[in-house]
Amino acid sequence: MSTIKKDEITEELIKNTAKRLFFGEGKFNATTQEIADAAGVNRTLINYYFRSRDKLFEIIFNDAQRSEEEKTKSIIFSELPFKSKIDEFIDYSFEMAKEYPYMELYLVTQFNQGGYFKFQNDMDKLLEKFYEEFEIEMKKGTIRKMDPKQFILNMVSLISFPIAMRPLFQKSMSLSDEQYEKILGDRKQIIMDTLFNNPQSK
Amino acid sequence: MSTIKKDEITEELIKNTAKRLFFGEGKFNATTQEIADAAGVNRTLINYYFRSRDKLFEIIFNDAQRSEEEKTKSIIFSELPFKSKIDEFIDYSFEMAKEYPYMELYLVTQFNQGGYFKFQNDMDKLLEKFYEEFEIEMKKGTIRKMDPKQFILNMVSLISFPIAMRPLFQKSMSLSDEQYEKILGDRKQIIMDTLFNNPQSK
DNA sequence: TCAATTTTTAACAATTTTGTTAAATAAAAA
DNA sequence: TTTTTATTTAACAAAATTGTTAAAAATTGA
Repeated sequence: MSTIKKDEITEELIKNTAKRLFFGEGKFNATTQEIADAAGVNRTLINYYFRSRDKLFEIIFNDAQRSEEEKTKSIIFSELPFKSKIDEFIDYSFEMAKEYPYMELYLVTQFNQGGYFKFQNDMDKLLEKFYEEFEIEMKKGTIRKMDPKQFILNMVSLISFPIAMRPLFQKSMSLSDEQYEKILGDRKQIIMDTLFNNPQSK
Repeated sequence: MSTIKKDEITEELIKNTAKRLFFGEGKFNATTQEIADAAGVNRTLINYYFRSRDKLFEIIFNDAQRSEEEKTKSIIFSELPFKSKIDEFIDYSFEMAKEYPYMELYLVTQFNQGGYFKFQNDMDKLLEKFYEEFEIEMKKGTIRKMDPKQFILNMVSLISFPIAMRPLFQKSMSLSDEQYEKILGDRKQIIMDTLFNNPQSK
């Protein structure tokens, strides 16, 4: 008897496929049929395993949110120096975004469609910790004086927007896939330079 | 004989309502019925004036794109100094975003759904002009050395993301409407400071 | 093996959405 | 007024999507 039951891998397969379609390819309106086709299974299996399309949504959303929050927490509450935390966070975000570039977009669009989400907000503690360390850095002069919330907005914007909006940017700037990949590859350094008062770009 | 025909204002009303729903409220899947209701007209009028939902889409998209491009062009090709152009561009973007915060999101989501868009690319000339001026500023030292495309990504990201992703940010940072408005109000200065090597804030 | 259980499939009904058509009503122009 | 145009209403057909149910197929355990 194998430890992996068939239904578990099929269930997992459907979840991963849905994730890929929604968060990875931005197919926010993918039908159950499309999901089933992409997974190579019969459509009714989705109802069999998840009861409804909405339920499937909810599950993969919670999955994604939980793992994201855990990782962020582990970085922020680590013993690394502040700048390294930001460094790590950028790395992680890019890694995540490589697989699921449209996650945030999906959340916002669902939100605007009237969907409600329960964010399990341990976020508050996380932010508080961040604000504390941020104050110190500001006093050291490595960061311009500003509301720490603005810093977070800057950081997340600089990271996520070029990835989430890639189709738009790439097309309107007439760039090839290779060119855009190159740009994204260079971005980490650009973001660090932009966020921190670099010791005079000599 | 009046210069404004009734059908024109109704047609306009439908267009504006659709714009508001799609770009303003992020209701990307608004049905023809919902649009008609929001406009206070009968659903069949949408077909009467625009033949199909897709056609309506196409029209308001082109409208939006054209006016956006014109405005950008007028700023970039103006006689203003570089920094003032950026200043103007930010102002304009915020003004636009106030009415239609989800425009870019809408475009990307449509794009990913398989929609194709013909961008009337005079963009190229515009970008070229921008790159030129950017080089000069970099040599003057008002901007850190970088690929001008990176600068554009930075700028647009810093402007648009906090607006487009507002629901997500506001919720996950537990901010009230007033608090978030305050933050957005402060953002222009933050963005300018972030984009340009400000004369040492020591 | 064979019976029981699990998993998959096919067929169906209900709902939603879109777009069409024809006729009725309202408004504007002549 | 009459005529024309604009708008609404109602009825309908077609398509897409979802979720249910019962039967078929595969698998598991005895």
